[in-house]
Amino acid sequence: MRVMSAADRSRHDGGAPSPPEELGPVDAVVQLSFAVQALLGEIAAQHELSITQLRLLGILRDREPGMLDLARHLKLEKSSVTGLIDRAQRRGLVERSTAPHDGRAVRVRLTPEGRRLTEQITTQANETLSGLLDALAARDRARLSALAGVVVRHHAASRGVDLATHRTRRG
Amino acid sequence: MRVMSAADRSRHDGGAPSPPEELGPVDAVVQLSFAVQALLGEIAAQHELSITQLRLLGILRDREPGMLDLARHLKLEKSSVTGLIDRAQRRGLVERSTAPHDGRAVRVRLTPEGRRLTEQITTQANETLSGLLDALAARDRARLSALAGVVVRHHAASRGVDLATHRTRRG
DNA sequence: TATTGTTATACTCTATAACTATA
DNA sequence: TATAGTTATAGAGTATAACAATA
Repeated sequence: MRVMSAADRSRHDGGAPSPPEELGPVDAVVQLSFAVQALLGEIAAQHELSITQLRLLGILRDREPGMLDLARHLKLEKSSVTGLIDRAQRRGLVERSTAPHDGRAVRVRLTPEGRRLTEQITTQANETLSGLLDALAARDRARLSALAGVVVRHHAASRGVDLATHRTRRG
Repeated sequence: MRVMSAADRSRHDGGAPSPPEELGPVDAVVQLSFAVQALLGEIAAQHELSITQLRLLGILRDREPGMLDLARHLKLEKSSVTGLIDRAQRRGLVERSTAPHDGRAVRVRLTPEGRRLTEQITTQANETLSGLLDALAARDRARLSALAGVVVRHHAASRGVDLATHRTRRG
């Protein structure tokens, strides 16, 4: 893997990272993940957002979750979500509304401005990441995606048992 | 992609994320990158490190860079690196030494303790991520890695022109 | 003057613990 | 009592701007 990799050991001057030449099975995937995250981070930064805020917008695209729902999705403490929503709200991207039949609960949703930004970023991210995959011929791109999909689904299935529970009935 | 994905639109209750079922070409790769990052983040957290600290250790494994070198590697401002090294040093993982022929410069290197931790985490990360890829048969795993490697190398080559410059002579 | 690094300052992000309000 | 959420507090991580020391 890139972080802890045996590759990329060029010189001792601490110079710039060198283009890796041969990667172990794990390394390549890890490096790819860093490349993807870096690109997403750049896109987010262009809009003065963090990757967490990006994920938040993605979640809110078709949901109006409560704070605890968001904490589950984002794997954050609820108090962290409070701050996250505070800042997004201050920027006019989301709003809190009180839930219908529960005086304690809150619902979070995109504002029109938040929705515009979300759509814009979605488009931009798809373009940028398609560009990344342009290194491959169409057939290989499809293979990569298919294999990545298998890994992701397998991972979700093995981790998401409790999550799947929610889904089992009328999923 | 997962962050901004059209997949994962289950219900409106903001429930747990559902295992994605069909992914666009980009989505699968993005989701895989989030899965990898999450696993790395968990490993880092077990040792009370951030992913940035993990990357730092990886860089120091076979280098003794200066602060500006580290800033370039990590794509951080030099002042951010000062803080990063301060904290790592406070924990006994790295040490600063003065460079031989330049009174301004500093060299950062792992302490013995830092090196032990680095090796331990390297092993652990390789095991964990191998586990992730165990969803695939050996042949498919090799295919995934090869394709990921192509994308990564292509990306490094297209971005790393200035970096490669350092490398061109006596690389 | 240019380069290397640190300091001062401010903000985001995150967690833990204690709290409020409602159920 | 239990649940949904916020507040208080603290620390990591990051950036910008100003600074010190050396080249």
